[in-house]
Amino acid sequence: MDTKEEIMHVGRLMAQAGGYQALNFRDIASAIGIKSASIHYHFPTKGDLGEALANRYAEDMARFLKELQVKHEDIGEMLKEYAAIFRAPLINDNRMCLCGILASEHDQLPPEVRKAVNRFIDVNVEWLTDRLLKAKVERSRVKAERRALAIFSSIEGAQLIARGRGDVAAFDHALDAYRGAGLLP
Amino acid sequence: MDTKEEIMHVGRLMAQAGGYQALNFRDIASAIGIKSASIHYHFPTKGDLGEALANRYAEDMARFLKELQVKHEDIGEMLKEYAAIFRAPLINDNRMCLCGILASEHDQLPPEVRKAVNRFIDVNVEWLTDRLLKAKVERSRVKAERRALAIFSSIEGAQLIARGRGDVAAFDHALDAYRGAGLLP
DNA sequence: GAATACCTATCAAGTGATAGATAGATAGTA
DNA sequence: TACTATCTATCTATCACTTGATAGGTATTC
Repeated sequence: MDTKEEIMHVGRLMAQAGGYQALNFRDIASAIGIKSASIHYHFPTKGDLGEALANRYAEDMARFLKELQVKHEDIGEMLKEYAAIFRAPLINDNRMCLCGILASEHDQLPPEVRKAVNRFIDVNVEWLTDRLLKAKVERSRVKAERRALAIFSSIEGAQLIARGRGDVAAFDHALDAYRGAGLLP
Repeated sequence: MDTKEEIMHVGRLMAQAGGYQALNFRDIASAIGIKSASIHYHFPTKGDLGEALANRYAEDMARFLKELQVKHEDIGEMLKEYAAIFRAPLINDNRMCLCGILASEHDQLPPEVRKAVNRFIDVNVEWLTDRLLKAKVERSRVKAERRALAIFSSIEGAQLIARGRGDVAAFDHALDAYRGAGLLP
């Protein structure tokens, strides 16, 4: 892995743990054994790094979701694996979805990072919308979009609160309740 | 309003906008026309201030919820007004529920603030649990608790994502979808 | 005269950013 | 082939700014 990739790898983990504010050049540098000034060679400003991280995160998600939709016939199974993506960071040192934690820092983000966060939300909502339509859980596009946004929001919320409690079970119980109520197919 | 109350008032608004990290003595001080050092007289450390804010927030919520449950017969109406509490900060300069935004900063919080955040979550979940049981939406306490946590999480999530988009309508649509699906009675 | 509530002045730590140097690789040219 | 120029990737050193905190002074009030 070259330096730029290492910076992004460590940077993502840091941001998932502490948000944009906790992302700092010195810690990243020391984690990979270079000096903080060297990071500016790869990412001139912190905003550039944040933007790259959020964009990469959205791209990775898009790629993963494409795989997911060919892997499962049943939408219920598909969304179980979808939810598992958001469960993973919690058990990995109580981290969060990068874009969830960045969304909470909305006001402090440089515009380009904010845009990338919205791109991530769009990737998810659009994918969910298409799945709901395809599985005929919803018939109108507008309704499917709103349902998709609700599903995404509820999962992010479950993650946020489970993290606040430091208790993954809270995430699982919330997801069960979403399914039980019929919010999630 | 005395100075201590002013500090807490301004401090809460600041924290709701930018989180614990954005809470800073100098900005609070200049907003109310004193010097930052003077805040230490009322709150020796930043942790003390954060703790006081989160505790006060939980107390206010508890008081409000007590009023809410006597005001409404129908649980559906009651929870509509409940949801409106979380809508309010969004239209007030795209702010968040104090404890939602603090939860996202979990790792950076002093332990006493973290505890206060959990107290707020408990206040909400316990109240929702009792409402669900009383309205016989759920019969077992365990199920009611899980449903309550799910409702709370989903509302916090709707707020987080709506804020990320800077779009209150996203909150409204998510809440409509929660109701439509039957997650919210 | 003690307690209250503020002030001035200052510190130490952390952080993003920049300037300028350097070692090594690469490519163009005589 | 040998020389030279440029590029890449890093370093050292340093700056400017923000921020929480503290020491010690000063009115005002009880």
